[in-house]
Amino acid sequence: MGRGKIEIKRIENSSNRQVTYSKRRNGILKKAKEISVLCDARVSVIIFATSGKMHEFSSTSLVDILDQYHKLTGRRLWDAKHENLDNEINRVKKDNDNMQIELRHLKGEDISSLNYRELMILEDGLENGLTSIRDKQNEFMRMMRKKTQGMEEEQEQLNCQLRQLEIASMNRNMGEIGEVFEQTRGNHEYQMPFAFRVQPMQPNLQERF
Amino acid sequence: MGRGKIEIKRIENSSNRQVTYSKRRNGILKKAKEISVLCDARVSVIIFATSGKMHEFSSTSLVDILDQYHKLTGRRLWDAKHENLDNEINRVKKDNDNMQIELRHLKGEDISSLNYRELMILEDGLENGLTSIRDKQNEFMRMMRKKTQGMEEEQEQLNCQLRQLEIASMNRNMGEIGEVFEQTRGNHEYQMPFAFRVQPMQPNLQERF
DNA sequence: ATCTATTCATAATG
DNA sequence: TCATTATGAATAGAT
Repeated sequence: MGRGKIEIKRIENSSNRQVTYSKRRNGILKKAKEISVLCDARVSVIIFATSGKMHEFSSTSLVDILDQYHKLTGRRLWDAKHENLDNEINRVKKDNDNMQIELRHLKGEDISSLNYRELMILEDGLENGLTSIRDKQNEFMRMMRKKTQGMEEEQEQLNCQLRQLEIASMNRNMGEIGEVFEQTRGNHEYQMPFAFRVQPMQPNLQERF
Repeated sequence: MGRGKIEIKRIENSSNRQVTYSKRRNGILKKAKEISVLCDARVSVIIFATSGKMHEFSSTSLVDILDQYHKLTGRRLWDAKHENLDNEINRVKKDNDNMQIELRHLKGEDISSLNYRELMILEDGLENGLTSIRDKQNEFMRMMRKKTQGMEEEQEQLNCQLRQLEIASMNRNMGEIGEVFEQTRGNHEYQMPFAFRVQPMQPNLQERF
């Protein structure tokens, strides 16, 4: 395609080579762009001239393309660190899968494949778990009961004090019966505490239940 | 270049797209080869079809080209990838930790930090698991009982046959009482089957228990 | 796949 | 390097 056919071999004339290079390079990059759009293909083209200058086209991130290349060919383009990371991921994912299976088994899911012996082991495990948890619950109960008891005692004390106050103030009123005029002099704001609102001593207790 | 001009946008007709893809792909790979020869350029072309199939051309080892790419651009192609892998590892490890905690809780371990509500949820989960597993075990039991029953019937039949054989042979012996001389002539190897060893009909049954 | 009418890329040239 | 142009190559659509 041009004024004459050319043989596909190194162009010896350096300036011709240079010109042809830039023309064809542009051609390839254009075609690469086109195929990626027309056929939504992922394309990566990297070209180095002998001079060392580089031109490239990537339809998507070059990293992604190389990643896909790596997956498909298995050919190693990555360094050792990469492989280590890959291995670690695989290892951790395997752990993950195993735990997931164990969890499902403990929840009674996917147990069709288990034999009787395995079911027994599972059952034992679950029973042990239940025992521990119920022990813990009982401990909670005991604690709560103790606290409630403490609160009741406190309340009892408060009630006692209240009654004593009432008695004291009644006595005072009886004694003041002859001093009515003094009473009118001031102290109107003073009011007899006939009722208390008892506050809980552990205001955050309910958060733990 | 073709029977008509086409607009550079995704070809919607899938079969046309497929055909155009393979034609243009070959075109690009050919051009890449040509420029590498004509202008001795280093070229790498990697193309993925949407199907995932890959085609490539590298004038020299792809690793070398990427190495040169790396030197020239200073862009570390791998760093981004490394970071992605690191992130994935962390994510998976976090999953792992959570599952480990859940497993330990289900086994009744490390439950000191749980509140009463959480303990109740755990308990419910364990009870559900136990229920499922015991259901499964009962199913096994029923299956086993059925098989055992089958075996007992078979054994009963065998016993029946045995008794009949005994009776038959006794009758034969009674009839032969007047032919003692004939008896001595031969048949010494014949022995009365007084005992059978009964083989289990499902020899692999015990493996499942 | 193969064919062919067209469009496109580009070698040669200025 | 840029523009022009003749020519061969690539390819879109049809078979």
